[in-house]
Amino acid sequence: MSLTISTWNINSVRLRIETVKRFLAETSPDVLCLQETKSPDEFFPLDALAELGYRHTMIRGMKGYNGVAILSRLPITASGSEDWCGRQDCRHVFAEINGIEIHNLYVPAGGDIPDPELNPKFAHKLDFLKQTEAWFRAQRTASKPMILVGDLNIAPLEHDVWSHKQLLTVVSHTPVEVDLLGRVQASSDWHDAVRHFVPATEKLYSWWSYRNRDWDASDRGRRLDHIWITQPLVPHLKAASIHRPIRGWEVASDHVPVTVTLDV
DNA sequence: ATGGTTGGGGTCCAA
Repeated sequence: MSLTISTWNINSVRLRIETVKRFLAETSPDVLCLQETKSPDEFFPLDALAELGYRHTMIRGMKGYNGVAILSRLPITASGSEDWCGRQDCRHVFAEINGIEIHNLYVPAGGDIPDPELNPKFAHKLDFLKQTEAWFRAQRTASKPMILVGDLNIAPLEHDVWSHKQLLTVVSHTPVEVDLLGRVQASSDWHDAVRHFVPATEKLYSWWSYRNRDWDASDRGRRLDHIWITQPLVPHLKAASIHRPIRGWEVASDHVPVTVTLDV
């Protein structure tokens, strides 16, 4: 049997619930992880998802900003969340499904100025990454079957951005962030499940700004959304994909879903 | 160097 998991920064789940339903109908992953749901839990459209078979949920939202959710067709046997940086800003949940612990993260975007002295949002982003790294080092072992997904708001590789040279000083691709993301990746010996199938020399994006006249033609994308797995799951990797055409759907998010399939 | 667009909540902030 196989396990398919998708991650998607939906940029308001209430505004885009029809888009979510279309994606689930077409792709039918076993688990969908969302970020930037922008919905308090009491207003989350759970009924529409239950109708499609996603009856097991772990959601954590707030008014207006952030918010993460795990929606599953398979039972959730354990769940929880962490508050890195102590802000209660709804950037992490986890759920155990089929004996695999799935972590869903929304890393702070970090503002515009890549200097923690001048920009508190960038300082928050760096602190969040440091605390995430420390948490996995202290609380989990790399031998545990785990999946980490989410909008990590960092494009680590040269070909995860449209122009490595031009983006070296742009928040999401600066060396200090990429270095810290590498430390998070080392914390549980995480393996990039998407680059597993796509050579590092090939351009690969999951996000295109709203601020381009024609996102498809200019193609100035970045790979901000990721799926990582721990080593015990690596031999079980079957496929990975980034759903680029969804960026062109009506009322599109600026991010598209990323999907990985494992045999379990 | 600048500005471009979108969402949410409310006449501006975050991305």
